[in-house]
Amino acid sequence: MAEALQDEQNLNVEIDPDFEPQKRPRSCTWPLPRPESGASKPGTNDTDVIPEEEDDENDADNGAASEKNRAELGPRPPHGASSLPVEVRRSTPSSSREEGVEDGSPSSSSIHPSAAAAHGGSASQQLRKSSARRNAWGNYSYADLITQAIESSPENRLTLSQIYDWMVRSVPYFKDKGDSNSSAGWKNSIRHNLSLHSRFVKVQNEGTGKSSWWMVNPEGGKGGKAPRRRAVSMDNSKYIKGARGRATKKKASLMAAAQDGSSESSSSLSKWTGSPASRSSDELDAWTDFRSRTNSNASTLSGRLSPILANPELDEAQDGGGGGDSAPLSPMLYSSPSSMSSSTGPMALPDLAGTMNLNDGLSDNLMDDLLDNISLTAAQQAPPGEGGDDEDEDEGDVDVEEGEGEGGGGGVRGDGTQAGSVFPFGCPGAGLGSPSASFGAPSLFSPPCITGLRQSPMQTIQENRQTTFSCGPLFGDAALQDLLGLEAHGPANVMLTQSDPLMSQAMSGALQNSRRNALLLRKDPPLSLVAGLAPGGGGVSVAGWQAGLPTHANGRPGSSAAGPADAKARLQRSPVKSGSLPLGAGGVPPAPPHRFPADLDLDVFNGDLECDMDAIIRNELMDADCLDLSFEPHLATAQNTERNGGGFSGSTKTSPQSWVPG
DNA sequence: AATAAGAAATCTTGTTATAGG
DNA sequence: TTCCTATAACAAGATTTCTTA
Repeated sequence: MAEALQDEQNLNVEIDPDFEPQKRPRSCTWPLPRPESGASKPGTNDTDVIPEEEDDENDADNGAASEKNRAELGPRPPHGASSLPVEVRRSTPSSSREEGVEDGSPSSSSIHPSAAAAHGGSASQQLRKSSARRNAWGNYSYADLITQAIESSPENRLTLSQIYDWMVRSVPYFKDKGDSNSSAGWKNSIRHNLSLHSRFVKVQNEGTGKSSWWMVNPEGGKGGKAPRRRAVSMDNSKYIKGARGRATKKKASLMAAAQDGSSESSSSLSKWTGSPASRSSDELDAWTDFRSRTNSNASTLSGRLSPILANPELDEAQDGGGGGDSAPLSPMLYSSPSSMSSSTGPMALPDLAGTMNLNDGLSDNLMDDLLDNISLTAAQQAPPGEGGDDEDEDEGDVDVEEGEGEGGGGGVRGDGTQAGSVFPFGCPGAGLGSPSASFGAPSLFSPPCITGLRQSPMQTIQENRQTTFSCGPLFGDAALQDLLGLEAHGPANVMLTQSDPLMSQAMSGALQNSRRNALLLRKDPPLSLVAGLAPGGGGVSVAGWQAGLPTHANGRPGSSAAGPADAKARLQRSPVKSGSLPLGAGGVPPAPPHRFPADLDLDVFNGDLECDMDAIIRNELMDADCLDLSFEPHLATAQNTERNGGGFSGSTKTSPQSWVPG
């Protein structure tokens, strides 16, 4: 314990200026994603690090210590820095802490404003400040730690295993408890907290067939614990599960078939892509069910996210073929990060799960982007699109985790740019072969349904979807996307769409925290775009698209990588695009949701289109003067910086730093 | 002996419930 | 009373391993 306490102290706790100490204790600024750490992502991160310090607010000592720690932290070496910086703010007043963060504890709420907000700001949350309880590791509660872990990730989402890793890495107390023997207890508690607290949203990440992503529910968490969402999760899980099983199993088969199956995949994709509406009633039902369930809880969020869900299938496809195939399995949940591509696919999927999936599809970056976008959106509503940057980052992250598995997807990502920019789309496409299908783009189209979904409370997750949805509606956007570069766009789009409500929420939290610098950069551009374009909701979506575009433009001029998929998409779309572009300018793109088909068709494409894509994009972009590409520079900058920086990590890392109010 | 398919065992993930501070 | 932690149990899926044909 003593150690733990020390550790806690170690954690840096800072008080955010932003927050009102009193109200919110805000306890912590979590370490945002620390760049280095890359940590952010567990896997990736190395980061991590933990914070060894924890601080307790209460304890004066601690406080002092904490401050010291911070100071130290800064300097701290690698992880030290890392250490997750959890900066907790000590809110003095009891009031402050949102959740239970006890003072020291970083309750989630405390963590960031955003987080807090997310959590619910729980003001109610109780900030408990007092030193009351500290846990062996410090004042932070499990929920707080989890929140930190999640927020520390660039993407703001982590898988369970990643959370475990983070704990081990970042929290001294758990460092030596990582072994299976000793970890059972606290891991169980972690799981318990994730499931129990509304503050945490589970996003399916089927792509890999692996565990779901866990995100902080911007809205949710309010009170710390919120009732749980179980139902939701459960439901989702079901769907998801099914997907998983399928995915994995199918993978092989699919893989094999995949190549052939590309067509299939497309078909499957088409399903998903199809807006919910397009989907079978069953699917729809599922959605609804999820929603309803989700709504109940944070977990619901998951539903939201799902938009992106990775489709297991997609994932599989990706995985398998990476390129090849995509045999679409069924549902497209968002594919895992890698899947980004899948994400595209997922897009289509309306699945509730989709909500969940979103993350995946989005990939970490996406998520971040989304968040950013959202925030932007929220502010403006017009969603700025950004996507690119974050995406990149995200992907990076994603890659970390899943990257390998994805393989094919990885390929996509490998581009980095792609991944980054588009994520889902690009990647998928690229990866999968049929990624095009993946394109969530299609999904984008589906919007209508989506929209409805979004509205659901859990939006967080929805964000992803929204993207999807919004996109759908956006179609125009789609066109834009096409123009831009589907790939990147796709994601971007997603992001954008997502931004909506959820986004806003998330944004607040996420933005503040995570995105940080990079995001900032990105955001600006998008915003501008948005402003220009945005016509209402569509506008937003548009913005998103635009954002996406820029990304492409910036990121990839040639983004050949994305190329294949994109190219395909573009090719198909291009026609549309041309039309769409105007729309974009005009504001609402007439895009018929139905375009999906086209998108779907994309699958058919094989990857030659790339060249065309670029050209098209360029041309279109040019045409689309309306859009402010201006952002590009920004984006470019951001992206470049990030990328150059070593990719995501670089960006992410930096951002965190910037973040640190320090 | 090599391969594939199926079953079993095990692990992981996620949810729920209960007890206690 | 509320929130949290801790622990246990259960369910389901995923993965690995073993067995069999």
